[in-house]
Amino acid sequence: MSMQDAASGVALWRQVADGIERGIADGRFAAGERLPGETEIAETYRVNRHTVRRALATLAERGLVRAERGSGTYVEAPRLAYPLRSRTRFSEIVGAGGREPRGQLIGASEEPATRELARQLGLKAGTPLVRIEALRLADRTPICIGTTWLAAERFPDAGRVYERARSTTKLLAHYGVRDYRRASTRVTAAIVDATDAIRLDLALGRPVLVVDSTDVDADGAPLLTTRARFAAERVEFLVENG
Amino acid sequence: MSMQDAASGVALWRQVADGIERGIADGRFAAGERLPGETEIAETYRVNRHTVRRALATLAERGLVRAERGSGTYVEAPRLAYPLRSRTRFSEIVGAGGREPRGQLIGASEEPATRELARQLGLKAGTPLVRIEALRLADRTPICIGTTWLAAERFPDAGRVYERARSTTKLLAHYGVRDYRRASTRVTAAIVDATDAIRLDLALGRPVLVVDSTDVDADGAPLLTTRARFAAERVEFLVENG
DNA sequence: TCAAGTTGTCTATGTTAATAGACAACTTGA
DNA sequence: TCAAGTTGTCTATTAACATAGACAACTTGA
Repeated sequence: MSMQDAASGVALWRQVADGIERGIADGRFAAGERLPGETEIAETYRVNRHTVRRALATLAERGLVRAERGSGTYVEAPRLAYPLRSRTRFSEIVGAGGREPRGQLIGASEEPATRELARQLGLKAGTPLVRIEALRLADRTPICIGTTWLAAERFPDAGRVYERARSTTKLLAHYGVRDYRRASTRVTAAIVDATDAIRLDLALGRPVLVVDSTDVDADGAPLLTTRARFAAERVEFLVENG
Repeated sequence: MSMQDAASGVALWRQVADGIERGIADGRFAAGERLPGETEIAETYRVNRHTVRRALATLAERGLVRAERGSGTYVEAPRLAYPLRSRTRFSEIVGAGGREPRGQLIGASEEPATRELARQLGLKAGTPLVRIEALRLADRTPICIGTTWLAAERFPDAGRVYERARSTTKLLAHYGVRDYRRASTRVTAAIVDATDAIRLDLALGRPVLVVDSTDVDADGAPLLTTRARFAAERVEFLVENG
């Protein structure tokens, strides 16, 4: 780093890469379009051309752009529209975008409910819960990692069931839950942590949307609560206003 | 950087600082509590004590923690609950949290509507718009920066009006709009850009929640559209599910 | 009072980030 | 065909990051 870097702890090449990525995300650089030349980018960011090259190299590695020698660097990507409503189903949302939804079990375990989890599920603290960690993809692109907690008594062996079903909707159906809906949703953002970064195929330091939600059955009784981390650069939440 | 840094473009001290901040944000370190010692933190992050010291120094500078020589380092902070519903008023939300809402005009200008803005406001592309850039605070803490567009014909001089009113609700009231509601809300996250970072008093590389919203009057006619950037570490959105 | 544990400060050294300049290899349009 | 503009690769130098070790200054509880 140097000069104009106000000791941010973020390398210049990374700032440039983020800037270009933002440009792609918000449409200033459309898919298929040619980016400005390396020299021009270097000028706009007031940075050395080598620094720009490093930024572009990381974007190319992540498949966001593609460099063509002698010609220029071209854009590759879009973003998944993800409505947050009462009826929220990952598979339906992804399917609606013409993409293939997939779920992949990372791990399942049993653990007692903390005070917070118990409150959300309407149980007593210490009640045994099943904790399921799952990765969700659209085609082959990782979208989010969700940690889900369910009461172990009502949903015994939920981990193994999810492994086969690969879908929350199907998991619940297996236990006779025909319908369910979103009771509460909290959204904030954070920086991806190291393990999530690997599974989401996300560079360290990228933002994630953190969604805490609780689903209830038709009678309003809590079924499960989830903390999901979405790769911010791949989704856009749509909030429905009633 | 070195060793365990997988060329992330984010300095180790910054990663440690983010980790601790996350710990504070999600309650692992409660306000007033003492953090683990510098040596212990260094061990958990597998990093030199000097690197931890740098991380703590930046957190201290931002007022998140306070170091006491010979004793330890202590936590200072909380987070604003921000409901996203049909009736969304910054002033009411902040006031409900027992804090003083403030608005501060950054700048106002006129510009023609892009296709996208025109669509959201139900106007023709090229229609003159007033663009207002404003910073919103709770007590003295910057919460978000919002860029708002309104039709120049219906809201002439809106910039100057906002400057005096310091509130969107009051601005609309000035033009005879008694009631309005949120018609659409889209949420995603990004990394703060350099200019926003300064105004939000946010370190470079921190995440922001980006909210695109459109407000309509009682008859459903679009009044204004806004793109707001919230300091993610200072707010938590609550999504109401109807 | 004192020992153990804490933050604060100093020196030293190797690694990575960023700049600078030059030129090769290639594409495109005049 | 050729000139202008592009990406790719090399060498060299300076600033920032990170590690290592030692010790001072201070707080706390036994």
